[in-house]
Amino acid sequence: MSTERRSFRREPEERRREQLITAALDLMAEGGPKAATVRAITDRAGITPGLIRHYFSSKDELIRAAYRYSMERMTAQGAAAADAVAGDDPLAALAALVRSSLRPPVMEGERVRLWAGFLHMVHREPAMREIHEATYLGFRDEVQRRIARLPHVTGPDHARRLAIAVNAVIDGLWLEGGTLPGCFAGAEIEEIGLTAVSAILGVALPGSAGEV
Amino acid sequence: MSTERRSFRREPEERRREQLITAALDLMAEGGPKAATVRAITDRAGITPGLIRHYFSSKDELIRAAYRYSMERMTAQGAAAADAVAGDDPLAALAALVRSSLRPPVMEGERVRLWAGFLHMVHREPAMREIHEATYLGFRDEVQRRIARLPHVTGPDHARRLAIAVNAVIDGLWLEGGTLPGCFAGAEIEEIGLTAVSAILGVALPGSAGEV
DNA sequence: CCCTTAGTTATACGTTTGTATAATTTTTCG
DNA sequence: CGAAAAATTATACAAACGTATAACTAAGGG
Repeated sequence: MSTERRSFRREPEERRREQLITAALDLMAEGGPKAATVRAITDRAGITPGLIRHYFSSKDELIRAAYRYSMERMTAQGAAAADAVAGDDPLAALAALVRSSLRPPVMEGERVRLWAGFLHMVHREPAMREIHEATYLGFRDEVQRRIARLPHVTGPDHARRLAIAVNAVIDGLWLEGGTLPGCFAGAEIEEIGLTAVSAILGVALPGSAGEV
Repeated sequence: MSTERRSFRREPEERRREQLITAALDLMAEGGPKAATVRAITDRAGITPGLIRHYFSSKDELIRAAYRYSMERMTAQGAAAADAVAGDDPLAALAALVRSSLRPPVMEGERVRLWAGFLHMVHREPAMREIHEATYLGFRDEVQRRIARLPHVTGPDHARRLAIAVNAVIDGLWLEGGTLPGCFAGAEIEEIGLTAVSAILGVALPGSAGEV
């Protein structure tokens, strides 16, 4: 009983690479780094294990590409949220940034766990570390740029420290909201985020309560 | 050339379990979950691989015990920092809590990465999830209890939302300070933390700048 | 001092992992 | 339409993984 070879279709290189990357990211988000084995990845991508090394020189290189891909996607989504605000009111833009960071699809358990799963590789491999720092600093710079335009901010150093604090609240709420979804009601985290950022900046962001 | 058996000493059960647990935690902190193999753990603990199953029914159970151990240790350290404050001034206690959370040994890259490495297991296994939630809520409740004693806080719900925000700033700064140690100068993170918490609470914590 | 008990080592086993390579099929081009 | 080229499958392999078990050795009580 000679088992038949499975039929296949040739695909452009870029498409295959993306299939492999998204398969790896999905698996890592669902089951952690250990779930993203070569066989599981190629299974989900609809190909056979041997093909992985036709598009990436090793599994590690695929994982690196996947990390780069996921970070670029996240950055693009964040930037889009802020740019979507009509006009150039810095308060409205900051509020939009806070809101979009603290609700799906950004604030999601799988997203947080995916990020956490990469942390060790990020620390070890310089290439991934650079991506990590650039992404963090990129987001923070965007926050800082809008903060610098607020009337009562005294200078670049002041704006920088405000941005660090604002970024921290967002990150902390993102973390807690993502990992403990049952502990918060509805849009509670968004409201708390807006109110806390308002307090830190000493301004009233649209949508925040008068008091924290 | 018959190789000699290595000599050994019998040790009490508790000691062996602790050796295995700390070895596992060290390895996970340094190289991630994937570095904590049975052989690496027993090597570092100074014993041979077969012995691991004499003290734990499986490797997974050892990892669970290690997670419980690390969380209990962290909670105890945090509580000690706040209790060490003389008198019962809630502002001084909150400031001490913020400070101790934002400097070593709590704010350290290895600590953050260890925590991140556990995240997936925490999500999957109910027993670990309970520990995670209890630890988070335990810390937050302690923060909330001190906040509730501030004169201008209106009620339990107000205190709760303030505690969530304060906890988020601390977590966010802990994360960023731990993973990007080169991006911040000296005690900068501590100062930013104190000033941000002061702004959120609408009080002046000792050690914070007048403005954020 | 020997003998029992249990802690410890040594060895082995089946599985899974990442990778390498040969065989085969699809696509393309003359 | 046939042949060359390239993508894809199938198979194999060494290494490492968690685990099971047998052999040994340290410790304690008679």
